[in-house]
Amino acid sequence: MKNIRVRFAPSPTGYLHVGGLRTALYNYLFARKNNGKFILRIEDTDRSRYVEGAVENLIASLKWAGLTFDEGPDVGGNFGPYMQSQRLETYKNYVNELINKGDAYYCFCTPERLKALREEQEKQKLPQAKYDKHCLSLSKNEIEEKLKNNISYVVRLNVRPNQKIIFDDVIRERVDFDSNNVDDQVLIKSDGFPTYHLANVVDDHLMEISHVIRGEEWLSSTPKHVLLYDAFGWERPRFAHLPLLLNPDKSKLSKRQGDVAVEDYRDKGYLKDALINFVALLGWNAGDDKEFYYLNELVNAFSLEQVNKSGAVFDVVKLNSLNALHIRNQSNEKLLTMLKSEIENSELRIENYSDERLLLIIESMKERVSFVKEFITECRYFYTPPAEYEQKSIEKNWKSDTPNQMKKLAEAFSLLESPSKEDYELAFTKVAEELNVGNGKLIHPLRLAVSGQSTGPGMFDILYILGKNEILKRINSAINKLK
RNA sequence: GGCGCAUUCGUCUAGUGGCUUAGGACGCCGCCCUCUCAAGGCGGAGAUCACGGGUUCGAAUCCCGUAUGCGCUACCA
Repeated sequence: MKNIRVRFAPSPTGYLHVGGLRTALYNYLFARKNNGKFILRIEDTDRSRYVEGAVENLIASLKWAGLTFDEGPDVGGNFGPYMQSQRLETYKNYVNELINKGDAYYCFCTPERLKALREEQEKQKLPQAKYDKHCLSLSKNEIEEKLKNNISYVVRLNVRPNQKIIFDDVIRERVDFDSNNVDDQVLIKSDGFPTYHLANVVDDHLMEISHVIRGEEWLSSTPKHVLLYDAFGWERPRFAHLPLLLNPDKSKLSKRQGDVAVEDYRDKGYLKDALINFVALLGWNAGDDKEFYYLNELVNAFSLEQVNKSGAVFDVVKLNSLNALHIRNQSNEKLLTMLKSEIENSELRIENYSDERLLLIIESMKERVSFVKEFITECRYFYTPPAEYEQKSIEKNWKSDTPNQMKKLAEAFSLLESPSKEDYELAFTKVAEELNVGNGKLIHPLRLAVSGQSTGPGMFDILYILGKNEILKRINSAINKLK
């Protein structure tokens, strides 16, 4: 088998789409699995869609996700340049070859004529709107004349009628088209830039791409690409068209129905491991029940043959659960780093929490959170005293004899000398016995007094983490505030 | 409209002719554990495998048709 070389070829429209991330991931996995090369190529042939900083952003998102490429605009390689806007001469040379062979031709038709043509075809209810090959019949002299007079032109692919265009797709197997349904696609635009169709074929060939792994939206234009490979006499790469990522209403995943940019998910607190894991499973499965993967495990397990054919709804609820799973499997040290940066970005940044303290919070909350920021939002009481108390819990747990009981607890705690978690528990049980009440009777109001909430880690963990002074203060202020 | 692709629980999926009373995960419900909430364990509801025809002793799995959905139909990618 020849060398495996695959590419991710996004156009720089501003950000990395999660669908693009999935495409990039599958390319990456396929390359790594087969000891191949993973190449980034920027398809910036549409000058009207140029966005400042988009390429840098794209690369940053890919790096964040951990998808490193072997060749690309910022890492170089032997097949560059990797920006299509820097390869204009190449495309021009190749298209000239096509013109000489009669597989492409100059077209001087104005946009107005094209528009009129389309409208006319529509009115006649022709099965499909296609260019009418009007300029194909121009004589050599006519063409030279127009060229000399600087008349604006494009170059079109000369599609021969009545041909079967058949190609194999790794995922969809055999696909066939009738050339009568293929339009004489523009190859070079009037601004001298190539269209995607020409540029991707020329580049994939020159960059020795072995497998074209891309979204299903390209399936319909693949016959044009196949025709180009054949016209040049080049070997066709293997094609693999990936199923689309869908909105909940099953339309193609779009901005209108939620976040689509990788950076949005990053900013919302999704772990890269979770996003990668999730997106990998949208359209691929190893054939077993395993659903928890790290990137390196995906490399081993992945195969193009196991990719599904139908689109997959991007379900954030499942992403959330995967994020929680990945947090639970993350080391406390890594979580600490993330929590600290979360604190830096909050109004808590002026406080100074020791790593030991934060580590204890992480340990106690790890199985209760889905996002790193919940190490703060779900347990604010670890950072600041409760500003208010959960009403429902007051009604349920704060009875007329509660203040007295709390006083007793506070007294008992105050006698403890740098207490451990167990010391608190011992002292607590003793008080409960003396008062002749069940543990639960005391624990719930204590929890309320200390945290203001009714949910959270074990009571004695909370006491230990907060420390003696703090809990004594809180018990007292609860007694005052809750009468 | 034309062309193409697809179609298994709400969602992601397993399944490649007999192992399937269609398995798992998320979500939902219940029970256990328990100081609460989670986590964990156990269990439940949830898919006549889009529909209709074939082929076969036997089909979710193969073939044909229909329906539906989606994609493409630009001098955008």
